[in-house]
Amino acid sequence: MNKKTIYTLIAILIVFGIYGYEFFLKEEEKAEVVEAGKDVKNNTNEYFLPTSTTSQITHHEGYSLSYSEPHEQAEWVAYELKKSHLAKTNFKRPYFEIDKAIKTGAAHWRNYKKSGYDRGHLCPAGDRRYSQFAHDETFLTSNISPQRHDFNSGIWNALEQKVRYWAGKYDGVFVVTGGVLKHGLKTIGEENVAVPNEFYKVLIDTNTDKTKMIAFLLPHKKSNKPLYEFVVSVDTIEKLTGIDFFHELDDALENKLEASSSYKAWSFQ
DNA sequence: CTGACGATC
DNA sequence: GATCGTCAG
Repeated sequence: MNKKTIYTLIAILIVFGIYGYEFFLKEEEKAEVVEAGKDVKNNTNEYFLPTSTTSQITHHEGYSLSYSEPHEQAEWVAYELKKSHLAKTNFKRPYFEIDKAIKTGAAHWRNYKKSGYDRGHLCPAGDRRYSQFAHDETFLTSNISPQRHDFNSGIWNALEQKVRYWAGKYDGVFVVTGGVLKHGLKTIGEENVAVPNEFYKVLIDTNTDKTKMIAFLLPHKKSNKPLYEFVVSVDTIEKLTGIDFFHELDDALENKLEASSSYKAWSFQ
């Protein structure tokens, strides 16, 4: 056996060794890694995660969130809605489950029972229909806020459908959404889940030629007004919530885009 | 699409 | 408690 043959054999052993180790990692530790949130970038896009005012960011496969224990709900839920996520599958709605990843304990769905309020999704089930797992994962109590039914099924639903329309038109959007949480809100249930007076949604699109943003601030009530009447600047949402959105962007670009309340770059069809 | 709720085992 | 069917915005 000459030197060349030996080197070749060693190279083959190294390659197979690495592959075998990778394979072992994927099979044995993938679930754990996902659980720890280290794989979140593959599933959402951690580049765009906002800051947390509560220091309790949790990553799921289909979305990330920042949980506010005093309000027993998320202050924001963030996820990427890719064009490829848009699907027409119709999964059966599962039961809501307490999110065990929330260390301080997420609210029980019983708080909403006969409260007069919907369990309103923040990351909509309709945005996660590309797989049964992703769909069912939206039914965690860390992903819901108390919403009036005429709001949830009305203008909020219309906005969620508009987001899906934009995800298709602009090859995906990144979404951050939640209720405006503050002291003194009305609460429901034994755990005192706060009922927000406003809900917001902030979008960024980096998939088309020019990065663009749009933000909505909706009063928590039924409305028949057109959606564009609720457009505000991202700065407005930041001042209201204390959350810093898209802070990883170049400062000049971030400042310019977040100060704008123009919606001319977004098609309202 | 977004949901609640009563009947049933 | 889990499932199924019905109903409503």
